[in-house]
Amino acid sequence: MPRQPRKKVDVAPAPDSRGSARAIAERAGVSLMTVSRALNGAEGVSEATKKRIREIAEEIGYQPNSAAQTLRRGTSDVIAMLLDSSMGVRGEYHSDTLAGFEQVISAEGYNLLLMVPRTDEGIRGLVNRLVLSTKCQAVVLRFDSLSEEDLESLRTLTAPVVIASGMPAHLRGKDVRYSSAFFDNRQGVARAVRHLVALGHTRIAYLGGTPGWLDAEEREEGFRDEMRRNKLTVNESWVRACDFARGFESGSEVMDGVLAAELPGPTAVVCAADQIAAGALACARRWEMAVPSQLSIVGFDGDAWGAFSSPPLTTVRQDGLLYGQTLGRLILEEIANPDAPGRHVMLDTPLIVRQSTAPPRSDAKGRAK
Amino acid sequence: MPRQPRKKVDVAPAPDSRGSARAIAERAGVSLMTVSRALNGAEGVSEATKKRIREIAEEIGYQPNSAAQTLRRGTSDVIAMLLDSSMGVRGEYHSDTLAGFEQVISAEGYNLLLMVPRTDEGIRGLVNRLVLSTKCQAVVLRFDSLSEEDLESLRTLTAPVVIASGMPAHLRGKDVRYSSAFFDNRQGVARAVRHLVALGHTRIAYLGGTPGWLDAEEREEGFRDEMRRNKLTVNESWVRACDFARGFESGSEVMDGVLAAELPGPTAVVCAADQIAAGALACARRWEMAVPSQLSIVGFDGDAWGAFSSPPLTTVRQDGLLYGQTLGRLILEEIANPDAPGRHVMLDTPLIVRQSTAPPRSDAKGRAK
DNA sequence: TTGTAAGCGTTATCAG
DNA sequence: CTGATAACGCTTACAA
Repeated sequence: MPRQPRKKVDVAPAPDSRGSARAIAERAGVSLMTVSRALNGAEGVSEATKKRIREIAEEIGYQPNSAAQTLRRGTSDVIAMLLDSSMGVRGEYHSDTLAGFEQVISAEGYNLLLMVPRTDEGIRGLVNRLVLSTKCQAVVLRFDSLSEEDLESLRTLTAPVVIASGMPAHLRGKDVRYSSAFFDNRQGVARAVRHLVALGHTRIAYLGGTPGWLDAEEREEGFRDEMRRNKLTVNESWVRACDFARGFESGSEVMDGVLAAELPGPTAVVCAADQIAAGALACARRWEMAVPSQLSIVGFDGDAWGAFSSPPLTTVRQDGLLYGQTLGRLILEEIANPDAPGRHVMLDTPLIVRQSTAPPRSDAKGRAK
Repeated sequence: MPRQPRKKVDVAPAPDSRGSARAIAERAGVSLMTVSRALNGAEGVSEATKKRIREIAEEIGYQPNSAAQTLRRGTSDVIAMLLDSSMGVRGEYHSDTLAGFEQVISAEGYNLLLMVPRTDEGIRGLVNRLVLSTKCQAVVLRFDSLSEEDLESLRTLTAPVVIASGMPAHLRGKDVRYSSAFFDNRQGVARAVRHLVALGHTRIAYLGGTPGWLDAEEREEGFRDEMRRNKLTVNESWVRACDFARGFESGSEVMDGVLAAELPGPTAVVCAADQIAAGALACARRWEMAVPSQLSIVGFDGDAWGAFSSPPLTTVRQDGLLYGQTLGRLILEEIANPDAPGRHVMLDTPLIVRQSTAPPRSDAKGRAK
């Protein structure tokens, strides 16, 4: 007896043809193509059939299989965001950035794929794998610092890339193939210094961020430059690095070291992050130094809590939401116009003056002991 | 002259066969299937060919096209997280949750698709569309509140679902088809109340969250229950709702109203969020009431800044990172075992006692003015 | 205006 | 152990 012809040659993976475009075609008595055209709003389909097809689609709750679309079209509606694991999504500023970004790209119909790669693979390989495998339309890179090699290696990439990070000085003006957005770190810190100078401070300390991070380096440069511009000497024992990841603790510890250095101590301190400033504040309390009368403190970030700390914190604002939106717009531009030269957007860092800064005490005593 | 046979019948979408499995097959002189088997670690391929194929794959930087895999396999390696737009990703707690979740699922090789739907479509339709279109393996729903209908409608869904939200009382013990994780809101607030009672407070106010949010409702219930349990009367003019979205401002405004009510005023206030507590703190400062000596304040969330506010805030801790990790584990369990009954994990909400709470002043004056 | 055929890159099935 | 073939659901090119 001859083998019966199998009805299903292939035990398909959950043959969801219940909701396929073909199902619609059969119901409507038209070809598959007509359905595709009707649903994609292509021309060449009579209004009548178009309407009928749409109704049926609605009725059976048709939803195109995006894997099939991606496979066929060679590209998807996904935009990926790669986050350095040391940066991550945690904290107010980062989450604001994420929110702003999502908001902008989803308004254009894109979906957000969020990744925190944990390999020690190079950026280039990472992005390449991602693009190859997901066929995502674009990638945003959110890293604390990128080497020149990393950036150079991105030139041959097929997908648009936006860098969310300051631009290394040595790449200024080079013909890079990506766009980027970053805050004016130098100017922000410079504003803080000018503010303190205007209040009459001359002995100013600086608590920096994680060594090696671009933001940290730019802020410190901003501090040194502005001090020089004001003809103030930088006391090296008052310039110390902290750790962004544990801002409060490290700010508190490091500030201890600064206050323990020679007398007279500083009358003001500029911090590379609000959390670090909070640590400095706690430290000042331990030393029983009044803020701002005995010690002025300036932060960096503009975290919401700074408005209700005690005293409310004078700080340099970095608007995370705006940043995310800017990244979103840049990536959409890159997608729309991949061959245009990259745009590099520098965002403003205004100083928010609150109550943690004041003129130094006239007796210049500096600190109790 | 007969038309020349076209070499390319189809102008394929960027025919990236350069990096396809077929390219490897040709190079290795084996069939496509052998490549597929070798790369997927399937048995039935000699070690020798397996090795050779892997080397070639490595060499040409082969990366499987995940759209093709998804299409063929009928499922993808994506887990989607749906966020209510009113909740969003902003703020420390939410971003911690996201970080914890990403961490757990990416360790198992899943990718995170983050969506903030902005339609007024029902949950059910939303999830359905998402699953149908992306073939994602599972969905996490992060909404402030879900109606019974919403939850009921999820029963017929094909993909595992985890709800990140308290479980409505009316669904307790019902046979639901999803898992969930939530904090013990009632117990958390009860701890706060007990702490205040132990200190000697009897006149306790309550600043709640956004009306309608499940978390807000549970916390208020917890407050009322624990007051009753301690035989304390709840003064209705001291129980007021605030707005989670603008915690600081609304906390500050609403506290004004409480303090403006009849004398003697409250000696303590429990707040449904740290931000609200911060607002209350600012308000107390305006009224020149010392915290904690004239007014004790308890928050809810355990935001990091609470440790260095002035005074440091006594609060009920909700560990966002742990929460995210828990959600991740639940979803992985659901994927591994879709038919198991849903698990419902309640996380602890410990009280962190700091310096914003103290015994009430013995003169029971309550407030100056 | 509509239909036919082919193929995107992968994997399951069955035959060698 | 290996290979040929069909199919996942969709869209492009071309023919009718």
